[in-house]
Amino acid sequence: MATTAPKLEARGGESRREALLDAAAEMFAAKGYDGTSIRDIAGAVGMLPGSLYYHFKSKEDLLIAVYRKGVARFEAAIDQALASTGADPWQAIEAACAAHLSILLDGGDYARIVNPEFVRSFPAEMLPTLNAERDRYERHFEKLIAALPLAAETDRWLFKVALFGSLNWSQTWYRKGRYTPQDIAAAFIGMLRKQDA
Amino acid sequence: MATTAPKLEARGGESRREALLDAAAEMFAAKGYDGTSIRDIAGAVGMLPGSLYYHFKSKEDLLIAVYRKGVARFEAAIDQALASTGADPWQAIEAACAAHLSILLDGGDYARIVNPEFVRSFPAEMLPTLNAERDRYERHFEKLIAALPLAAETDRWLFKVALFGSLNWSQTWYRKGRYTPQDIAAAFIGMLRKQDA
DNA sequence: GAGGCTACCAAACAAGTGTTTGCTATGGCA
DNA sequence: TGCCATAGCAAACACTTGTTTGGTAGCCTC
Repeated sequence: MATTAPKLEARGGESRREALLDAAAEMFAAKGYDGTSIRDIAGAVGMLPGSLYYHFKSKEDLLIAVYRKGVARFEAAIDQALASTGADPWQAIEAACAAHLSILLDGGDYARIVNPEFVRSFPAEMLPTLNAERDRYERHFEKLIAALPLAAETDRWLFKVALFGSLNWSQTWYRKGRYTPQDIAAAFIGMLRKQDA
Repeated sequence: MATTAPKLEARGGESRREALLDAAAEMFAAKGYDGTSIRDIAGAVGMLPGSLYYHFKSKEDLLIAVYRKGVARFEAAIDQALASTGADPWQAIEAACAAHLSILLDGGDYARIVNPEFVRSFPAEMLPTLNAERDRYERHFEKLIAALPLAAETDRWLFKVALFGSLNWSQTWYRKGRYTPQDIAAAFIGMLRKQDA
């Protein structure tokens, strides 16, 4: 009965925009950007196609919003993982990998949008915008790798892309049950960690 | 002046079909399956859209033909690489990886189609057909990995997906010049090869 | 030189696309 | 009570899509 309550969302409000984002993420992940129509997305939340344009000014605009939310999830997960990790660099990167995998594999539909190979199907003119978001995220890993006591001849750039490849590829084969994200992270880091280091 | 020459391809013949395949591979790789129209492909070889249906009975049919050709290139490359390699299992898998990368990175547009993350954008009903082709190819690598003297605790399945991930991810970052496929293969295998094995 | 096959053109079809426009019911605020 | 922003409906617009259909020039064979 509070009279000062911000009474927005009477019949919809901000939550409707969120519902559209969720529906878009789900359908983009399932059928791709081109394979999903404005009518599909609007219909999923019981809305007519034209009404969606009250919340987003274009289909691309909607995609960018979904993508941003996806990247934000990854960043939040790794921030949290690193906050509760000791100083050992191998332990730190394993924790970061586990966090990355847990979002990638069990993080819902938003996470699937962020995959660069997925992004390739988007309109070309928006690639710079999207890639900038992702590059910033990858820099977290570059820092972690810089701190590793690797053999002198190891190329740290190739180390990074090798690790990232292994991690992101897991989207291709992962099925719930057999391995946990932690299992996979531990195994991958274990393989890359020379016994004598 | 040979009178017995197989005079096909007078105005087109089999070479026209091949030209369509090339154009389709190029445009699928560049703009995706949905992003490429029949009109684009036909136009690229100076043909009207309807005429394409003389050579292929549908757009999906065309895609399958391109995909098959892509897989065949990978198989031919690794067959050849393994034929000229000694018995050392590490050397063998490094050669296979280098062959895989050379096709993936410098093998033209056909190779890009084979990427599973790319395939995800295709019509769902054709995935079984395409995946069967690819699984057969991956089995070559499983055999090579089975022969490796890995540490007892190493999960060879995870080893395979880690390696495949690193290899295929290179499509995302590779630019001509800095590294050769052989460089990358050697570096990746070097990282995965424990010093004491 | 008549028939038939190859390879293609020309034109349309039905369906689906992203987007725009004009309008309207609802609730909060002065 | 009147006003105004919110949130959405209803209907269309202009365009692109994969595909089909009927026709036809050129070559090969008999």
